[in-house]
Amino acid sequence: MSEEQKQPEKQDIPEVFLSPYNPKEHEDALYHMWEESGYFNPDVCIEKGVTAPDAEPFSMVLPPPNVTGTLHMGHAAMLAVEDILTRYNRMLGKRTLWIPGTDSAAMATQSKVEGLIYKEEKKRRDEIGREELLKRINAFAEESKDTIIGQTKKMGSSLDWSRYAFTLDETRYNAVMEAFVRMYNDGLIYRGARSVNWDPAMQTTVSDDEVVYEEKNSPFYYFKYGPFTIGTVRPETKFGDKYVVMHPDDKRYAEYEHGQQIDVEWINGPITATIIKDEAADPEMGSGVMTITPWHSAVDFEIAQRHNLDIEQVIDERGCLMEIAGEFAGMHIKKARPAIIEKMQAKGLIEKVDESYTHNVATNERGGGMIEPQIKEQWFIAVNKEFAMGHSEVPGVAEGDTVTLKELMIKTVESGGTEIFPERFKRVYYNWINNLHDWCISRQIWYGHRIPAWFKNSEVKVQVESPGAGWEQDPDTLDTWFSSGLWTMSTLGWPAATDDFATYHPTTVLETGYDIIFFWVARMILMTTYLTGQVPFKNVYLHGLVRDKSGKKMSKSLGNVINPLDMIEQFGADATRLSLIVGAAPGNDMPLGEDKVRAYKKFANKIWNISRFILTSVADAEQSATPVLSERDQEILAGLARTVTEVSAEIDRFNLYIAAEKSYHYVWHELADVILEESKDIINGDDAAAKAARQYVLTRCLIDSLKLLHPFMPFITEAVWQELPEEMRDAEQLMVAPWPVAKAE
RNA sequence: GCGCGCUUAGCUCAGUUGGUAGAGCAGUUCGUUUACACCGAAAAGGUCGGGAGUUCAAGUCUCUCAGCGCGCACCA
Repeated sequence: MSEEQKQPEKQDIPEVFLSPYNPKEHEDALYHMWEESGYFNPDVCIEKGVTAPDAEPFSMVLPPPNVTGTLHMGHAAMLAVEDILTRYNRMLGKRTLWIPGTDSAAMATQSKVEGLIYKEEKKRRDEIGREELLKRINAFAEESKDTIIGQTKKMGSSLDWSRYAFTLDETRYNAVMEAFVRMYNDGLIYRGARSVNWDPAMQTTVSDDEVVYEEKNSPFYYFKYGPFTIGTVRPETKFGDKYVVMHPDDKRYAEYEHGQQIDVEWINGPITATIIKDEAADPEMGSGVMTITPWHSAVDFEIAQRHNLDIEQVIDERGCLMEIAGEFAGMHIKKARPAIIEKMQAKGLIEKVDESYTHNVATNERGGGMIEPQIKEQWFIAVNKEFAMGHSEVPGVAEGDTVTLKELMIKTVESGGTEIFPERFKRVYYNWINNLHDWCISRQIWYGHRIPAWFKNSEVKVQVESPGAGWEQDPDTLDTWFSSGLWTMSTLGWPAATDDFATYHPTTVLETGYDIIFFWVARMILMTTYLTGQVPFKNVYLHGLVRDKSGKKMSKSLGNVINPLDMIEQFGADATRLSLIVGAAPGNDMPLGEDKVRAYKKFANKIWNISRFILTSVADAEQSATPVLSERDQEILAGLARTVTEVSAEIDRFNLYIAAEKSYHYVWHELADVILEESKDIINGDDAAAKAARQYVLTRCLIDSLKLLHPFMPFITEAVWQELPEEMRDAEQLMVAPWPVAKAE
């Protein structure tokens, strides 16, 4: 076959189709086109007439990535899922809003920047000063933010950038202040001395959820304590132990009475110990006797409170021993431990040492060190305090009902006001709430929202502006999750009564990873139901974690991290997205290997070639009235309609993995392998009527397949759409084209 | 300790209300120069972790055993 023979046919279709699909040539330009059009913004869609002004709203917030770093595969998966939901609903004609933002992640960010500064300048927090440190953190956050936004766009995310929000910007600041002051005035925020998780390295408190336990092997010491034997891994806390606790029913110690005093020889000499009978002592454990250190243990603190015992601090905020330690005072606990053991050994107070003891050491997940419980004056949210519910749209809760925040959180889900998918996470959610203690919300770091509380001598005032001369603002800042808890509201302008809030709140769905159900989902429900009487979202869709090919967690130390940008660079954003969707059942972790991404790149190319083939085949079609369809033609259209119906139903049920697979299967193994193959004879045949009919059918198949695939693979489908002849398209951009209507011929 | 999940083809996983198993990748055989080798066709491959029960019928429901993973709590 000669070159001349090929030429005429080729001219009928856009030249762009003549080489394999290359994502790099199209993606950035297409994203630019979408962004320029303004269609990410529902207001523009209404203005330009692609969305009805009174259409049903669909709204969702982007779980704001932390400004500490760059996007990873988990983010990419999240973006893929959310963009699919967004694009699908937009094509359905809904007023669709997906709001972008970033999170200050105060503790993690400050920790990171402090680390960088120390590395370069050997300077600590106090040497830099509050103002200067904040300046540096802000600069870091700003840069990180730009990186994240750039990466988010690479994924094709159809976010309305005109509504971009940052947790520390002015609107969000107003929301935080409003929430804090209101909760304080309603008695749901209080200041009190409690046992809190103190991080001596970061010099701040940490919430219960941010404490992670690491298993460690440490020697376990058995000490002589008068007539008793007590065990501990932490001898350095034991100086002030003057209460010895045993179970009231423990027969071994029946001879001792509650409140009885005995003299014992202890680390720094003789002391008088008091016997306490309390059920917290487990007779099965060791000798069944323990001494307590209430200042440095939440459990011991509770025992001490029950019996009204003295409480003494042993370790200071920096992790050094205090006066009570006598000759060891001023030593850091790490150095003190061996010295103490040496002395105990010399005094003959050590009975035995178990070297194979493993226990869990509490550490700060956000880049800090080992946790030392301390009693500290902090701000708390009272989760068990009853109050009268204000205005309420939460099902099952009426205005004026007496509730606690815990009950509100439970009822919101129980009543179906918020649905959780997959359902099994409801139980996880209830479980967590039932174990919930008052939430410590103050942090001793500088980055974040400063607490609107003012002190003058012993007086306290809670208000945003300074009450006047002589008043000092609380130097502490709020837990990041306090502001995150307001996110669905604050991104829509709350506390101002905005049109956005009226239209888009409650949001339709919250899509996020199951790992932050406690941190975030529960807290949004708490804050939003209390503050507005609305649920924050009607649905929660929880996705799993992206793991490596063999199911291991991706981590730098294992070297198995796959960078989403690398995947986009090699295989395109569409292939990357699809690889993160197919096989990812809601709430299940998903393994990902490069092979999978590569496989979907082939699919992108397949779409490209299907488009080329159909466009070539229909190039000489006449724009006549609807042709007479054969039985087979009708069957093809019915199959197409069935696929549309099924895929739509699966997306509605959040079964994106099934929807994606069905679309994929239809396009490749039905449209391409069967329909296109059998059409070759008809298109090249002599029966003009049959040919016209098949041309009509193929056009329909192409248009609807592109629409069907668009939410999943927005770039390639839009690229093809832009090459279609004008008369074939029913919208300027596929992004805002109407979702196919399933209709039988 | 409490709770949740997983165990299905060599690998990674699907399998909606119970009707004797599917996909992708890998592998086998064959084919293919005009939509696409980033292709097509065909074949192969599983007693659905073990055991018991309910049922006409169980991967699917119940109980039980085993292994793996995760969350929470405890940790003197």
